[in-house]
Amino acid sequence: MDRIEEIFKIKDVKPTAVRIVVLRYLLEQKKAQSLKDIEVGLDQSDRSSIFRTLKTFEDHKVIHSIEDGSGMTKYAVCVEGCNCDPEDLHYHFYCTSCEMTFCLLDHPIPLVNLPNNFKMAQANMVIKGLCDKCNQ
Amino acid sequence: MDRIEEIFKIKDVKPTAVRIVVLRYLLEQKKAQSLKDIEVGLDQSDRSSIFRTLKTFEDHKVIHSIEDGSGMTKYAVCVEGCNCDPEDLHYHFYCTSCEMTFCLLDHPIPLVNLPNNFKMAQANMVIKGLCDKCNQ
DNA sequence: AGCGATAGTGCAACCCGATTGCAAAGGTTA
DNA sequence: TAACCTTTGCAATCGGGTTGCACTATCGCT
Repeated sequence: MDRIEEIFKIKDVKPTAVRIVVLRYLLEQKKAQSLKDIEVGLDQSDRSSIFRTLKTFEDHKVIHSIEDGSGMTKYAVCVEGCNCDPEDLHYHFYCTSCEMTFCLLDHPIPLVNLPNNFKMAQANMVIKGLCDKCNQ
Repeated sequence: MDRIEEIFKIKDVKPTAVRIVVLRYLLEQKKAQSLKDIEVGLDQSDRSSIFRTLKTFEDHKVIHSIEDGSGMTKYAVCVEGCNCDPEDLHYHFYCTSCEMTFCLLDHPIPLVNLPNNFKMAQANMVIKGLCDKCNQ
């Protein structure tokens, strides 16, 4: 059983044509992908089908969504054991000049203790400014 | 000289009709306001005029913008001595159920040391999940 | 004050990512 | 096979943000 089938089984998602190609595509990428990225990467597959697939994946914790300051939600496959907890996440730096996003991998997100009975589902930490190339 | 005139003078912004009402409105609010909030609060003033006013204010550091997870950029008047530095900011909690935003005031944003020559301009730290009322 | 230049305003239109309605296609179950 | 539910593709819509353009107010100079 290959990785994709396995994921669908574990996360209780019915494998369909669109779901298989979207998941395969996401697994191949090094960076989180936007809806548009996926649409283009899959050679103009239907946007709304991909969109709904992503929602399904998110509901079943196959992927998690990230807001990295670019204005477009990005998606990445959850790594094994990922509970989409803050420990699994990291800061992003968004350059407002060249519009590139950088993962600040060596800066884990600190634990924030929330008020009583608040429940964290995800965390998006974005720093905006100028990257080294644009900051001349 | 009242507070509004003073701010315009210090921040080098020409006081105009729209700018005066927008700044007065923002000063009256306890929470950061979205473009829509302001439009409605000012009884349907023209959106694009308000929009451009906000951009002008931002350029002149009269206000700073905040992304709090709601999907709408919000604006708040800079407090005296605010350099829009991360020290002046705080985490936000966005409840995905009731769509309310909470300021986590007692959690200052930690200093993140960026890669060489990167320059921070703003930081938006958003935690999403369920607030105490929705987490039953 | 008068006049040309510059800046600000209001309206309408547009952009673009996200989302939805709906009908056709595909799968499942009895 | 027939009835049913799910998924898919297309087109349309939504909504926040942004821009083009003409009109108006303000400024700087004489």
